[in-house]
Amino acid sequence: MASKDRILRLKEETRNNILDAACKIVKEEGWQGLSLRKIADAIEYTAPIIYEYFANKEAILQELTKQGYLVLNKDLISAKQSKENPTEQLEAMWLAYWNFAFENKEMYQLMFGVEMTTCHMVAFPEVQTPYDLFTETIIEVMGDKNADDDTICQKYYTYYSVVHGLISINLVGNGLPNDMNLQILKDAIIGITRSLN
Amino acid sequence: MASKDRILRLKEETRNNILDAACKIVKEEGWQGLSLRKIADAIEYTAPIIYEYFANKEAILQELTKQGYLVLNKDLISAKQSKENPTEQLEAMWLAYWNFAFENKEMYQLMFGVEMTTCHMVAFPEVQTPYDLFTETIIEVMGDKNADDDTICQKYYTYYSVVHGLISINLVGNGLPNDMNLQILKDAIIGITRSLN
DNA sequence: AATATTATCTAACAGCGTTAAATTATTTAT
DNA sequence: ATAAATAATTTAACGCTGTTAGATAATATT
Repeated sequence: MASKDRILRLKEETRNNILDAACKIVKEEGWQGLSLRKIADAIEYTAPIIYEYFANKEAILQELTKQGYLVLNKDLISAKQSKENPTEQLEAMWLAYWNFAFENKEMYQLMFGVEMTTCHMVAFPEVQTPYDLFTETIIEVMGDKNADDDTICQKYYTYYSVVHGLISINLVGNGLPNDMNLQILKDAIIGITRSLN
Repeated sequence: MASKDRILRLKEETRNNILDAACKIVKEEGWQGLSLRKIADAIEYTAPIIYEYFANKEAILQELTKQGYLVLNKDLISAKQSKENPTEQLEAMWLAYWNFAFENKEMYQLMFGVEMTTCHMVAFPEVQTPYDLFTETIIEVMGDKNADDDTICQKYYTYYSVVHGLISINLVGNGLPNDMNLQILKDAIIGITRSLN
């Protein structure tokens, strides 16, 4: 029966409404301001109805985290595709990572534990993707040098540390002047990239 | 009267008991597990008594943050004093910073907003000290080259980003293998230091 | 139209930070 | 030493949180 489908569609819609409402509240009031009752209010239901769609609050955060990774991974892929040269690809990807963080500050906080508790329950596959994309490109930059996995991994975390660190510093405090940020970011990336060859 | 002093001493002791109890609870259950009622329980009082010693919970966190900075600053100073050469001093200081983070994980989280909301209310002077200590040493490493403040600041944040980033990554997730951590850390520090001359 | 199923809500629980008022303990003054 | 004043501490409550169970309303099935 088609009515089944319609109902399923409605349920799916409500589920999305919950996630959207959560996003909106967080953007307006931060993670501290998010509560199930506020979400319920926004979607014009009472709080317990949320448990028909999510096991608990944590499950909502997990779903939002997943969505965050989907956007980030998309951004990283299109950044890579925007360049030909692997070195330029790598730089573009880290810049895309940087931009994602500031265009989606709250998401970034949730995904990476900046001023906010992450939900590292069941790690879903999307979490692995940035690592795969970056290390893949790092290998390309290094060329035919048959570097072992440990070296690749180490190089990745060197990039990751400085980029994530700089992002965190900006998200937590008042932030640095914008030009200084970009200078540090690009200098660091160039420096690490140089160490790849 | 001497009894006044005794009472003042007792009040001071209770204040410290509150802070100590908070530390103990956090070490055992994490920041999520900390509550005023648990603190009160630990010091064998009821919850409202805490408001005789602190304006609110945030004030307790602020005091703990301050204490954290006092320890960190002491560590940084004694690290600097342990070496003669400015370059070695700088390396020893960042290593001390690193060690502080892992010997006082919860404190570090509170002070720098890793998986935990910081209390950046009224910035107290101790927060500035690490910056002063590091930049001072950076200037010494750079020698007579009359570098402007912006350059010094930028170099500091380059160090800071990679060290804080790597610490954050370790505190949030499962953490990297220990030898890889130290290799990344030391390589990064050496790399940035080389860029100073 | 009566029954079964689903959707939704109301009410409640235990915990949280916080406040005001009542109570107990201690100090001061007579 | 007793009464009054002050200080220390507790009890009770408020509004908030996530969450659960049970009652009610709406819909679907027979």
